Amino acid sequence: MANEKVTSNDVARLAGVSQSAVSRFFTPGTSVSKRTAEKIKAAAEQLGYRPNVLARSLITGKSRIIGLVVAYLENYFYPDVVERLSRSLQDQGYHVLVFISSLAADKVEEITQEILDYQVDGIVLASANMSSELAARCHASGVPIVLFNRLQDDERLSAVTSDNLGGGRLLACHLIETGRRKLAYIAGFEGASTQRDRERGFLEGLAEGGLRLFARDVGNFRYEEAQAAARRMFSGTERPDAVFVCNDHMAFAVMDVLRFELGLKIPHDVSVVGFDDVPPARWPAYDLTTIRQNVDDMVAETVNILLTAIEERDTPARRICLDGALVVRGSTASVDINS
Amino acid sequence: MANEKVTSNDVARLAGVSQSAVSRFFTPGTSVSKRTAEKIKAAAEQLGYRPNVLARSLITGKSRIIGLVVAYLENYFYPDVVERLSRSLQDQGYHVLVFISSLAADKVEEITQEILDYQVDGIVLASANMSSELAARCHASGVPIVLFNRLQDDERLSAVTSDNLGGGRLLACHLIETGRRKLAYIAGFEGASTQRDRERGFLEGLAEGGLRLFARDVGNFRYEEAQAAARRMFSGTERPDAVFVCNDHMAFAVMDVLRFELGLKIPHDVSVVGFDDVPPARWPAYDLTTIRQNVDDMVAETVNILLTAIEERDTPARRICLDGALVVRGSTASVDINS
DNA sequence: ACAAAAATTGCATACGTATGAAAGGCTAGG
DNA sequence: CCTAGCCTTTCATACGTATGCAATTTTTGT
Repeated sequence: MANEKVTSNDVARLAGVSQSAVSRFFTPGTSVSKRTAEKIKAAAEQLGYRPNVLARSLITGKSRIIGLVVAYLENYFYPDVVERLSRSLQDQGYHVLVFISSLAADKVEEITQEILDYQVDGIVLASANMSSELAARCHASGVPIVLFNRLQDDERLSAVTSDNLGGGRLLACHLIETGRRKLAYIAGFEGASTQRDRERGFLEGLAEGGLRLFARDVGNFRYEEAQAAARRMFSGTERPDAVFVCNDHMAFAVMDVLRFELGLKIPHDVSVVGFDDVPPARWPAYDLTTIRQNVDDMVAETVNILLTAIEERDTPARRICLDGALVVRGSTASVDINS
Repeated sequence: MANEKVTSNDVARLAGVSQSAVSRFFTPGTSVSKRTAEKIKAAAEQLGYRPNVLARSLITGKSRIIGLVVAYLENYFYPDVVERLSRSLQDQGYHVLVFISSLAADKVEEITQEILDYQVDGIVLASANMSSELAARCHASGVPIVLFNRLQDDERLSAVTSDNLGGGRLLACHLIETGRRKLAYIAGFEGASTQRDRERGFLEGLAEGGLRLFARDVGNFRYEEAQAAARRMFSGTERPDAVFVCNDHMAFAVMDVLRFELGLKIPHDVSVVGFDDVPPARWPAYDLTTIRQNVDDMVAETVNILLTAIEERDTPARRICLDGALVVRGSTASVDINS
């Protein structure tokens, strides 16, 4: 009801000190005498005063806001990222401003402008493509950027990823070791670096085993499109005996089609592997063999890069690539089942 | 590299006009002559100028930031909410600042303080409890609040919910109609209004059908705890023949235990129903009968309440309760299976 | 107890923008 | 051609805080 914005001046007046004293009291790293500190504390509590972050940011040049660009939260991987990233930044006194972008690249440009309008101290780009030109612009504005779970050619951009190449290779080896020979791949969105690298690693693994890719289709990271891809891929007479689906989210769709539409047994008739290790992957209904992305470490590295870049400018860009572990579950055959 | 913050003054100088002119050009609803508008536009583009939202908010008193408090994103329902809410607000020129809260109520207090520090124009509380005292404080600070998917006794708080009572009742009726008699319930977090109302509705539905609750346990909205509850509930010799799990997320856990640990057939041996209709509910692996919460409408109402309250203060609190539809799927038996 | 050094405090200004009031420029009506 | 009225523009100030500088107080060492 009563909309009394209480300012540092009000507190100062009540406490009988100057406004600067109040400001100093609330600014970490500055000193005030014990006596005035107590007077200010009492006055502030009485009035319910808290410093205005926005006004503060105007003068310090730091907003303590991190912009997060995400394209879609449909895939369980990203909510998890949002939660952990947000928690981690909160602990450091920062907060996350969310920007949902379309997959279209032109929208990303518009959105990045909006982000900069908010004077964010840093930007995390997850699941969004960014033109080099735009990257340059952000770089010029002095705002540190971290690409999360994707790579860009631009050397000036920091990035945190899992070892998608190695992961893809691990999966190929695992499938071959368990006796599979007709290996197929269902791709994500072709523009994504994760898609590209996972596929490349998979193909390398195949080549090392002396195999060629048996079939390929595209699911664009969407459940429904992955279903369609699975239908196409398994409708013929010559079926793959194993399929790597570019992420878990799509793998669930593929498994559902194989089991409930085509009546195939997993892993007896066909092995399925995914990537990410989102929570449903370990739920018994799916029990999916996959590569675990270490979200905790990825987030920690992201926060680390951002905060150091914020504190001392002109930090060189860093590229962090974290290992992912193969998690073997029931969706891939052990050898004896195969015999 | 070059960190040139370009201000309205820079633009004014280049365009040969006053700073106020530049400000007016960028403030919708104000008028500038065509001639100067063009000069300003050219200068602004040349310098890459964009108004500083934070500085603007200092003087207008509007930050165009909405604080969103969420406890956990584990349940698919909330990522969906975050995405739609964020999109919807973005379209209106607002943006979402995320605050992850623990389930503990004391943390919510701390977090709400932090929110207010950012001078948000409004707050959406999803999956978080808020003390009345705290609610009063927010109310006093003049910041409109909407409780999303929960209710509070405090009359001054606006809230948007589904008809949890009616939904619970619908489910009871559905289970009874399909021939089930030993109906059980697995509860969410006891402090949540959704939990309370869904259970109450369910019990009312039972009573109307002349039945009493057969068994009850608690899952606290968590996958693992719901698993444990299911194990306890179905370990005895006298088993329920149907169970309503307070939300879909927990229902998946229950289904997984019933099928893969206890070897029960759904719906032949036991029917399972949930609440929310999150995406996996319609995936064939679960194919869960549930109550659909209309997230789109809930979000639309939330945004509507917020924006009207922001525009004209002293808007009375509103409570919106939206109908949820029963979505019948394969996890409940049709009569003939039962015979 | 006194001077010097250190710590604290207040004053004034700046951050980047919006906006009321005043001044200037233009149009139109007689 | 003059003046009343309207549209533009500028001037000045305010938003709430942080901070360099100078003034003042306290502490320290001898």
